[in-house]
Amino acid sequence: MRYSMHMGFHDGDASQREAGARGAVKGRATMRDVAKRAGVSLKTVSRVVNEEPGVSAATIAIVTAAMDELSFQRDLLAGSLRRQDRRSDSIGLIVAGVDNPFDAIIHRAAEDAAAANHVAVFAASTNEEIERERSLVRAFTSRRVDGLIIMPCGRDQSYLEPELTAGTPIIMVDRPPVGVAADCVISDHQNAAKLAVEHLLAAGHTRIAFLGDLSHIASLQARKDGYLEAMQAAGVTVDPELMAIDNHSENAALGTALRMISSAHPPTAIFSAQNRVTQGVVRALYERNVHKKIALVSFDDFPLADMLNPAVTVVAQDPYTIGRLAAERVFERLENPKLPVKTITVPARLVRRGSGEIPPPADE
Amino acid sequence: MRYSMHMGFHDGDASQREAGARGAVKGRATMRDVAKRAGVSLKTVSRVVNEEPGVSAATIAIVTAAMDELSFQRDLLAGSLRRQDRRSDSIGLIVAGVDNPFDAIIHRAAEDAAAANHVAVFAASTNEEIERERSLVRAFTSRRVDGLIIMPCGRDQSYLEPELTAGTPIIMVDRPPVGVAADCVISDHQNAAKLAVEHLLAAGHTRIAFLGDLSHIASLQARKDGYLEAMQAAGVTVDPELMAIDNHSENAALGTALRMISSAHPPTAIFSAQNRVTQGVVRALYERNVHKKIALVSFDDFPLADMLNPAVTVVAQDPYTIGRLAAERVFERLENPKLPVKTITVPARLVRRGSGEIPPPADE
DNA sequence: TTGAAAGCGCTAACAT
DNA sequence: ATGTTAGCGCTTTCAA
Repeated sequence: MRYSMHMGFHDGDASQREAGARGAVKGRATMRDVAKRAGVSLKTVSRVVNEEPGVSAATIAIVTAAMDELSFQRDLLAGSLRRQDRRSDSIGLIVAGVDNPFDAIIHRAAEDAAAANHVAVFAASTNEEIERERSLVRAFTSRRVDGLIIMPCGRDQSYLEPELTAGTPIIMVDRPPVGVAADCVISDHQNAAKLAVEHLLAAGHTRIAFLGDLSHIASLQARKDGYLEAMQAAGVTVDPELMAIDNHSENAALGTALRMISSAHPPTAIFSAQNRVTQGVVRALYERNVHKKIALVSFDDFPLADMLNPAVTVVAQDPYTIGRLAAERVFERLENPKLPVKTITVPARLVRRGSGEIPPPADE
Repeated sequence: MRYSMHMGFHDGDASQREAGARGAVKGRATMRDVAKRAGVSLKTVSRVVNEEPGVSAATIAIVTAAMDELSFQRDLLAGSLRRQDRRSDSIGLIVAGVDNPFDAIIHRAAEDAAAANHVAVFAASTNEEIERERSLVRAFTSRRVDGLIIMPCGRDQSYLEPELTAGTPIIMVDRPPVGVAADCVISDHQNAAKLAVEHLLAAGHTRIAFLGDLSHIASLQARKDGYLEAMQAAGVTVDPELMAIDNHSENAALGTALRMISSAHPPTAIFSAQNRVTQGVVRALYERNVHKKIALVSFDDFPLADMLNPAVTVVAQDPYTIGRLAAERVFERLENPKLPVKTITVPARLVRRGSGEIPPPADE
């Protein structure tokens, strides 16, 4: 019923005639429509809408009434086209997956910071696909977002150079950019990973497995380096059998962990370098009933980690702070485009919960 | 360094002079810039950009080269302003919290469906605040989104009438709209809740507690109705002490559950009507060490529910399908605005995992 | 205090 | 195969 009623405006002959005269049978009222109805000029309506000074109270009342009658809503897109600063009052957020809890918290933080600036957030997922990262950047910049927050998955972000030159603030999160100088908000992956592995080493473990996700992600490399650094510093030789990367899914990690656990020389501890990977490892440990025998430390916290048995010891990052700082940096850079490029490190901390405190077997 | 280089274009005298002539020291190349550089008309550039037929291969090559040299990127916002259909190729998604796992999966599904249509997604969170819901709708419609997917939190969505009249497709998810006729994609909350409670009743429970989140959310009401219906049908009188709604956070639910468990007449089973509430209940059960004594069924699945001890029996909804169908409905309605309003029900199913199969104590 | 005219970057309609 | 003109809904500039 509603959809067959094609007159876009509320009742009232005048507005219907106007709409008809413009050939439109449906659509939204414009400032011109409001101006005509209120008997004032377009510019006066603009002044009222933008709350500019120099309009008499009486005129404001007339214009406001006309706006209400026509359900007028200003078109921000059209406005930004002509506006001096050309701001669209929108930013783009590109993460690995908007449904990953870590990414989702970054998203929420960015949204909160953006909302405080009357800015809307486009959000999208790369799915860790390099081509998708590029096409999402194109999709957002061609919509003239005022800034971009990117969790880069590719090996090279030099393709962003023209955007940077055009003045679009671009802030990387969670992973440093490669091939381009851009702001970055990030955990200290390498040191945090080192911390985790040192914790296991201190308990006497030497057969510490490393399970990572995709090798082309910079943060995974940093976490691996932290693992290797800690092992080397402790004088422990790394068994290549205990290093497995490119676990592209929870299921892949599950399979890898099962294989390691069942091998001739299983690890006595596992360092899992990503939240999805951890969930696969946890499943494997339970499936083989060794969850109380093999130690586990996870990079990245996850919901209910503390309710498992044993509760999972993690290196907890602070995604909300990461997202907030990234968004705030966008707005800072919008204010002052000449700011020097900066990397902001957000602390991660070891949260001891039990799984990381399981000692190695006595007969080792 | 890069930011002090104000010439918007790549090097090359011509383009710099052009930019200077237009008074711009910074910014992006426009079709006019490309046309000038390629020595063709604006319209020809437009034809190349839009891959319209009727341009010679030689001209295409010249124009393409000019575009590359100027790092031209078409402005979709400006284009949509003049285009016949006035599409912005964007949609808005409004959920309770983009960082809630359920909402995040809906988001991901909507994004996937939108991407297939070259449409970008604005996403935002109401935080269950009614005023925020309205202001987000305004924020998105004033950016001329082509459609809106809303998880309504208010008691009344009649304020959407002008948007509907203007022809914007609006699809509700998870909760039916109130006060307005709009498409809706939803689980059958009442029957699914009834199913859960019947499951507990069948095991012999009669003291079944109901813990819900915010009472002004329509789906919570439906879940409560399902609970009451099942209890009544079984001839079981509901103890008002065992019904607690308005648990606005995980912590609130934790407190409520602790109180019930410690009361003179504790429940033998708990039906928790929302995922965040469930997590509070789980913590309470563990804290009082009754997680193997008091049965629990949760409305809504959550990550690792199957790894807890006992694993949590849930009524699992299908948020990905909900989000996908909602987005698809937006595009259907964009194709054919006269479609009748429709409610799509997505099945939810009981997943038995252990916590819901704990029998009542023998001495009851 | 108010208004007229120009124009943002693009697409549409109509030339040539 | 290519170009010209108008105009989307707004902001800006300048005038009254």
